[in-house]
Amino acid sequence: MAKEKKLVQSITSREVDFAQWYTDVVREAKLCDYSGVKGCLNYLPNGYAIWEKIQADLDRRFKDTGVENVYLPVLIPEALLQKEADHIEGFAPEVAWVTQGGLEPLQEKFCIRPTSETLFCDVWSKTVQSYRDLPKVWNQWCSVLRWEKTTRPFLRSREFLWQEGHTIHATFEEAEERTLTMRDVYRDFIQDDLAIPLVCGRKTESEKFAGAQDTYTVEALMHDGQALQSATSHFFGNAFPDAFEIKYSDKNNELHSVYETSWGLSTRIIGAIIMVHGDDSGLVLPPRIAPVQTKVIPIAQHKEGVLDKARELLDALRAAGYAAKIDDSDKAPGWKFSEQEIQGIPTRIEIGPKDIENGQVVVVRRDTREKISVPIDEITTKLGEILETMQKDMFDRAKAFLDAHIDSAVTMEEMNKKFSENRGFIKAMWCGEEACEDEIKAQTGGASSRCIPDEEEHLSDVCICCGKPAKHMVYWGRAY
RNA sequence: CGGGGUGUGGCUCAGCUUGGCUAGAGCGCCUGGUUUGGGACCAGGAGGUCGCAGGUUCGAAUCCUGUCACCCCGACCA
Repeated sequence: MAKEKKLVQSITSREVDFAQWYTDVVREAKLCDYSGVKGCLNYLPNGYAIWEKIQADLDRRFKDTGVENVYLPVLIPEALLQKEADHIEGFAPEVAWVTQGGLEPLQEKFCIRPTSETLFCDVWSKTVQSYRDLPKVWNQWCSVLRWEKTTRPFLRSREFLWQEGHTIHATFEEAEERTLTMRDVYRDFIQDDLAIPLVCGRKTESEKFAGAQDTYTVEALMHDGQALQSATSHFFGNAFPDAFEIKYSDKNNELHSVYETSWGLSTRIIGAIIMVHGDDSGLVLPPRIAPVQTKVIPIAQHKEGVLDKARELLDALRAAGYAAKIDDSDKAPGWKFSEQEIQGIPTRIEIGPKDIENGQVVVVRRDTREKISVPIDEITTKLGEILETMQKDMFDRAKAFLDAHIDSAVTMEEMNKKFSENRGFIKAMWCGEEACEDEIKAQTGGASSRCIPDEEEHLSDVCICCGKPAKHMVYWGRAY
C-alpha cells in the first residue's frame, strides 16, 4: 500500500490539479518533452507511435472516400499568402517569416506554412482547366507553424503535426457533401477508434476558420469539463478559388468557379485521448489505437523456465497478430506494472512459476485493473475478446460522462448557475448575434459557442442573452 | 500582450539574505552481490565552465548591470 502511494506521488491527482496532472502524464508516459524552442516539442517514441497509429487508421479511412496524398512546400511566398483577404487577416498575427537565405537578406520573405490553402490553390490555378480535371481530393500529412503566445504539450504548440485535406469541386452541392463526409470520417474515427464520444455541428460566424463560409466541428469533452475542438471540416465556397483564378470550362465551354473545402486533424487529438481516458495512474489508451496492446511481464524471471515460457507466449501473441512486447529487464515486477500502467498499455500478461504450474496466465486490464486468469492455450483468442470489451467499456464510460455533463438553460441565471455547478456543455437558444456570444462569454467567465448541432432542439422562443427571437440552439462550453 | 516564477551533474532541488576552505543532497546512471506476484536492498563508483556577457572585489553560484531562455496564470488561437 505504501508503495502504491509512492506511485501516485509522481503523478498529481486529477482532482487536485487537472492541468498539472496532464503535464505529469505527458512526462511520465514519455510521450514528448520540451525542446530548446518554446512551443516546439520533441515527440518521443511513445508519443510518436500513437500518432503513427492515428495516421495509419485515418489515412485508410480517407482513401476509402477517394482521397489522394500529396506534399507541398513548407515555405509560402508572402504575395501568395496575401491573395485571400480574410485568410491573411486571420493568420497574420501568428505567422513566422523567413527573411534571410544563407548570408543574404531575401528580396521577398517567405512564411513558414501555418496552413496550406494558398499553396493548394496555387497548384490548381495552374493545372485545372476542364470539368474533366475535377474534382481534386487531396491531403497532406505535414507539420505547420503558428507563433502561439502560450503553449501546452499537444494541446497548443507552435509547431504541430497534422493532416490537411483540400478539395475543389465543380458544384456547390458536391463540395458541401465532401465537407460533411470528412466531418463524418472524423466523427467515426474518433468515436470508434479513440473511444471518444462527440458533439457534432457547425460553428457560428465568430468561431469559423479564417476565410471559410461554414466550419463543421466535432467537439469532445475532457474530464475537467472543458471542451476540445477535435477536428474541423470547412466549406469555402468560391472565395479562395476566385482569388486564385481557378476556373474550369464545362461541357458547353462556359467558364465556372470551383467550390473548395479543407479539413484537418492534428496531434492535439493526443491531448484529447489523455484527458478523456487517463486516470491517476497515468495514460489509458483505447486498444484500437494503442501502439502496444499487451505487455508480457515475467514474474521471478530468474527461475528456471520462466523467461523461456514468457518468450514463447510473446511469440504466440505476435504470430496471432497482436502488438505485444515483453519486459524482461531486471527491474522488480512492481516497477514493470507501474510502467505499463503509466504508459497506458491496455493489458499486461503476468506469467510466473505458479502460472506455469497451473497452465495459465493472468491478464490485467489497464482501465479497471481487473485480473483475469486465462488458460495459456486460450490466450490468443481470449485476449482479443478482452481488448474489444475494453474498447467498448471505455467508450461507454466516456459517453456516460459526456451525457452527464450536457445540460440546458433558458435564462442567463440558470446558465451561470449550471456552468458553475456542473462543468460541461450547456444547450441554449441564441439570436445569431456575435454581441450575445461576447456577452455570454463575459458573464459565464469564458464559455464560448462550441457548435450548432445537426439536430437542434427547441428550448425556448428567444435568445438566452438578449431576449430577441432565437435562430439556433447552440452548445456552449469552456474550451481548450 | 499583461502578471508571476525559475535558470546550479541526466532529473528535482538546497546553498544566495550576510561574498571566503575542495559547491552539496535525493532520485537516476555504472560495477559487484543479495533479491523478484505492486515502483527491492547493500557496497563501491562516474558525472558540475553554477544560463550567457560585462562589472565590483584580494576573492563571486552568492552583490550590481545587461542579456537570453524556459515554466505557470490570464487575454487570443487547432
